[in-house]
Amino acid sequence: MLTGKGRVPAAGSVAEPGDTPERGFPPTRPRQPEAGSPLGAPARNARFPGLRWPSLIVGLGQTGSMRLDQLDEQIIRILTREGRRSFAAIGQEVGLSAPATKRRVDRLVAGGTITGFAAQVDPAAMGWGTEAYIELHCSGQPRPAVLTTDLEGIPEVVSACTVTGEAQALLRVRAADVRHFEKVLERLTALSYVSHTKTTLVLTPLFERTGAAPVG
Amino acid sequence: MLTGKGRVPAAGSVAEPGDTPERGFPPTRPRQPEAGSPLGAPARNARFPGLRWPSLIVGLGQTGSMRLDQLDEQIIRILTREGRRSFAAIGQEVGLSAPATKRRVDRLVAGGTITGFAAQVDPAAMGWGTEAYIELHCSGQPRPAVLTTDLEGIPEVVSACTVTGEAQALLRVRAADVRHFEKVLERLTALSYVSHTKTTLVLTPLFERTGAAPVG
DNA sequence: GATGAAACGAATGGCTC
DNA sequence: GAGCCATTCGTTTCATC
Repeated sequence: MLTGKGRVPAAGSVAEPGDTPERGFPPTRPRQPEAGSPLGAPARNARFPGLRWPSLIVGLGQTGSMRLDQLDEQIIRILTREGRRSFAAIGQEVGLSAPATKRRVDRLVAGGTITGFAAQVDPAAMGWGTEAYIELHCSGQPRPAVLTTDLEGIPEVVSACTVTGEAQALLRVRAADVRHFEKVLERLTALSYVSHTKTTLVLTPLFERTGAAPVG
Repeated sequence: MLTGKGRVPAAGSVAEPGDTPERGFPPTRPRQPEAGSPLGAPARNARFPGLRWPSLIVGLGQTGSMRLDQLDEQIIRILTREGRRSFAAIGQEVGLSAPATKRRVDRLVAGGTITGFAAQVDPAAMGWGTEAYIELHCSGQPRPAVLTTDLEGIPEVVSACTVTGEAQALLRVRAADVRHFEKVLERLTALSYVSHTKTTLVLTPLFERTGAAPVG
């Protein structure tokens, strides 16, 4: 299913009509600005200006450093939008055999560049009517590890990060309705280090880009 | 690959150790609170209190109304964390044959509940060093459609929504570095209806939950 | 709707270059 | 690293209940 190139048009290809090469997959590094764009970005790798290939050198990932060449980036771009596409179909597009493509994907997964594969779900269809961002104002500076543990325990908290500014953390929360949302707020303010919160309700979700949503 | 049940432990199973049934997949509707949880939620479907099966009735999705039963929810929960898992393996877990599982997934995709499948990428490994939330303060109230068009044209804008409060929109932005980020800011303030912006820089991303990230 | 059988195609491991 | 080949396994269709 969803594996053949054009068999099931549904899955990953859902949001594709009209895609420009850039859309839906923010550039790995500052790229050439589109024609007429005010966003003038460095032409090449900012860290290794003379470098063309590999275009990216990173020292992250679980198993150590990881080089990404253009084929890797192409593969990632495809998988980012069509996570269930077959290796044969991916390989055909990037000019690789299916086994070679698989080996690269395996390497990307093992190296931590690809952190997983996930189905994207329409929150409204799942019964999530209420979405909000919550600023957590804390007494003192709670350790990130503590925040992670506490907040991950609240399933309605979809994402969380520590931030600059007056608040210590910014949370994204999904709830079924306002009443449900209020319960989440109560649970957050019950945390010992939380002095108060500030909620910004989402009115209209405009869009959400895949390929830039890390897990964990 | 990643299709067999335990063949490639990498992909979707990356973030699974210690998973509780609830973790990583916010409840479809308010569920029974965990033991000792202050989050007391309605026991059943809030909209159809007496209803047990189907547990959810929604009037959304592209092709019309969509019923989700418990098997659907189970399948979605699995695909949300292991987007490349095979139908055979999913079916085995939920007690369905592979063809039956595939039909359900196809129906969920066609109905808009599942909006797509995507690889999750580590932003740091992709060269994204800088992440921020940007409040867009506008003169007047720009129409959501206009905002969507304008903001989708900026690849660094990962997600956007209109919100309550003083700002009109809240954006999540990823950039390679601060210099790159500044270019994005310039591009945003160049929009005719934007009067000013307020940036909140992300210090430490704590976690990001899959299964609640809609596309489009 | 689910099941079971069968044909097809994809994934994967070994081998060679 | 890549491609090729062979095997295993998943997908998909069709007939059937």
